[in-house]
Amino acid sequence: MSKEQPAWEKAREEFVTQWGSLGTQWGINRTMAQIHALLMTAPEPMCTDDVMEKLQISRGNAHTNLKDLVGWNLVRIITRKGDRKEYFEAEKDVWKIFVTISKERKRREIEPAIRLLRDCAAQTKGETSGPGREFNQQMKDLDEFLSFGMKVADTVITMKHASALQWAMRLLG
Amino acid sequence: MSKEQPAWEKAREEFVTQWGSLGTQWGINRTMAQIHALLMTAPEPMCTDDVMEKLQISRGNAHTNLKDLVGWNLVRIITRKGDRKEYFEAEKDVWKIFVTISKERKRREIEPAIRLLRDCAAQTKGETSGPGREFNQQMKDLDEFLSFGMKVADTVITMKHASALQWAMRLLG
DNA sequence: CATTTTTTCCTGAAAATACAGAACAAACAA
DNA sequence: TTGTTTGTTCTGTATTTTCAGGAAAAAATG
Repeated sequence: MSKEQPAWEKAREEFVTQWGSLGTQWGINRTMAQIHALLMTAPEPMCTDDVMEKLQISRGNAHTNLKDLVGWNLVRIITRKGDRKEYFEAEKDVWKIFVTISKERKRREIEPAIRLLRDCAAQTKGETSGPGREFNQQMKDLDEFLSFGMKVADTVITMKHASALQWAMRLLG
Repeated sequence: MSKEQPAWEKAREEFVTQWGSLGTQWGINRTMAQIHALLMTAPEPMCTDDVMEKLQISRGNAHTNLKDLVGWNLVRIITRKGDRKEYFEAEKDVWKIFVTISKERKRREIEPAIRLLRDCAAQTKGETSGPGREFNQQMKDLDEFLSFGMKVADTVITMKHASALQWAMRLLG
């Protein structure tokens, strides 16, 4: 492939490919995870062609996943004066990455679950005994737990990194 | 299909199918999520044939996913005297479910990521300036964040539910 | 306007995953 | 032993997801 690579690029390539594999294990598409890893470790914003070349993927694939990452707020678009291309830059601050991912997962994964639980609880509000009552209680328990957890999460992710750190230290100490 | 259904079974069926769909969104196989939902709302432990019939799935599929759930420690096997069948019962306590899932995800998803980050950091330990240095720092930042987060998580998941609740209330209040 | 560059969408192929159904194995009964 | 019940694994098929490559659209330039 490419000759004359700086030493750190070797490690970077391992990071990118391996992060991609890990991604698939947590339900994220491999290419998206790889692009994210690539951008997180990019000294400069990269354009679509850069990404295509580095990962050896098609334009369509690169484009879709870049835009998906933008949709996740993990990547932003940079435009340069006198250059019509779009460049992409990933958030590198770990705390901000954490907050962004938490918010998105809450919105996409937890809130629909809570809606379902509430719906099922409402449908069985009348049950006063037996299995129906237990079902209703189980729905309410799950709802309460998730809702409370979300409140806690909201509190944490609206904190500044330093405050969160301080708070966590107190828990550990 | 089945005639004469208790009212709550209607809600239960919605819960099971919808929980299955949600499952696929967070990277869990639909059948596994459905079986989990079914068992979480089962008044009695169920055997493989019960699950097959309720979900209209094959024996192989039911069996594999039941055993996977057992592997996740979310479901346990019950045997009854004078009955060779295995029955399956899901943990219903939300706090215990949370603790179990957290432990497994930590082991399967976070720890491999930390190993990768440390490896990549070690490979670039020598970099003292420029992009190499930044890459090394990024790996260390991510490692530090995840490792610290895991410590916090460990502390929380080894707490009793009541203690965790009290602690969370203090954060919110 | 036409031309070029860049972005977006679409189609079909390939790969990965999930699944049914059957084959197989083990445990027990008669 | 043989048959029966339950549990496990395997094989092929169907579904879903991912992706390349090209067409189409949009935007910028002259």
